[in-house]
Amino acid sequence: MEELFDYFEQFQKLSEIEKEAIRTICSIKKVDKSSLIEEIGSTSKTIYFIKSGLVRIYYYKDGIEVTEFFALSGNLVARVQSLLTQKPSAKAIHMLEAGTVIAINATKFFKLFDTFPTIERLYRMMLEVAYLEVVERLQSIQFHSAKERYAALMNNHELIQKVPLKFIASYLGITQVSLSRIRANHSKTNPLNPQ
Amino acid sequence: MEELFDYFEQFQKLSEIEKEAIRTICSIKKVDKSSLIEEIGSTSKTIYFIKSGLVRIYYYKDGIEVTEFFALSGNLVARVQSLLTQKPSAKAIHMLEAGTVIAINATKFFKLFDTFPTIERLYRMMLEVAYLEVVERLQSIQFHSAKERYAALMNNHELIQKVPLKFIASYLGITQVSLSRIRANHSKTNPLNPQ
DNA sequence: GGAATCCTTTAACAAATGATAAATTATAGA
DNA sequence: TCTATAATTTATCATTTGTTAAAGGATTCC
Repeated sequence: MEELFDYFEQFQKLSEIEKEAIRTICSIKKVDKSSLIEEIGSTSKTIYFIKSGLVRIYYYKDGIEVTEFFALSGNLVARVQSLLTQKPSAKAIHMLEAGTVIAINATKFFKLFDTFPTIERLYRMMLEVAYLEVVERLQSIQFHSAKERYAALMNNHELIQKVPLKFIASYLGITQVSLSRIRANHSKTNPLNPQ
Repeated sequence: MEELFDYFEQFQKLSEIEKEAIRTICSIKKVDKSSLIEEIGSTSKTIYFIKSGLVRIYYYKDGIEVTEFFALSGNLVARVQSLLTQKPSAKAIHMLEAGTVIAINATKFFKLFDTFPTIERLYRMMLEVAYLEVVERLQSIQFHSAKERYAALMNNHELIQKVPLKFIASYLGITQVSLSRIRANHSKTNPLNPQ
């Protein structure tokens, strides 16, 4: 659990009482490679912290699988839309690598806000950062070419090395064929970059 | 000020004391058509509620003006990235139509959180909705063609009627020429729609 | 180790969008 | 109202990305 609190305390210092309140609504789970920790159609009631492993969120658009999000270990992942609206989610959370997650009961977590304003503040601050990240990504996708987006993602070495290309393509908003073409061109002009 | 509280109370009921605390950090401003209520380069310290008028946020990408956001009367507008990071903003807030805005001192507003957890909750809930809206927009831009995005925007009649097309093009992530082409095609197949 | 399956690349062509320039239409000010 | 300016459309060509199909590599599982 300590990794989770280290993560939280990047945003907001917590008292021992607050930490204990959070501990009681968490459980630790081992998850196999390729398993789904949340399935399409269910309503989300959980926020996950990735202790180890690699995760993606995906959904289907016109019958084609689309990867929306990746999370490396040391980060949170949740199907936020479903969590906030309490409607069934069109998305699934998929383990790309086996690992361990901390499952936070979101319903109970939200209830803690009434007793511990500091926990609501923590959540608020994480939400602010998440908001800024989506705005960044929106701008990247709206005003950069696929080639530029791929070049930017190349800087995230861990992701590029661990994630199959077919998942990266839809994350970048392009087809797999198009990504292959970009990579072929890219390594012509940048022979030192990974193939 | 009452419109502002009506807006807030869609999210969170406020006590008279809380409202009074908010009133003391607000001021009402009349703004001319075409004026900038916030200029590029300044650091944002204000959240605006549009009592009347029409507003956009824009910035420059590679020397080309890009419209990021429109706000109709009855909504909030802020340069959120600058507000949250307290760094100078690359964006400006531009009145497309004359009107009246309520300027909320954001620094003081954030300070109210320590005294009034309800106000922090109000802010948190507005942030949640804003987050969901950006995620929606990201998906729309990532997985719909320019034609589809234009068709969707057509349903927002007020915006389409009041906003010059040159501002709409970059909002949709396309050039003005491309928007013209889409419109020409669109009215061929939909002769009843506005030209 | 071999067969089956999955992942990635390549090729050829189609469709969408960008860039530039010019023509047309609308708007605002004198 | 007339003129200057701004906004929008149209035309042409270049570039990017999508679509489909096939081939080549890699991986998994028996």
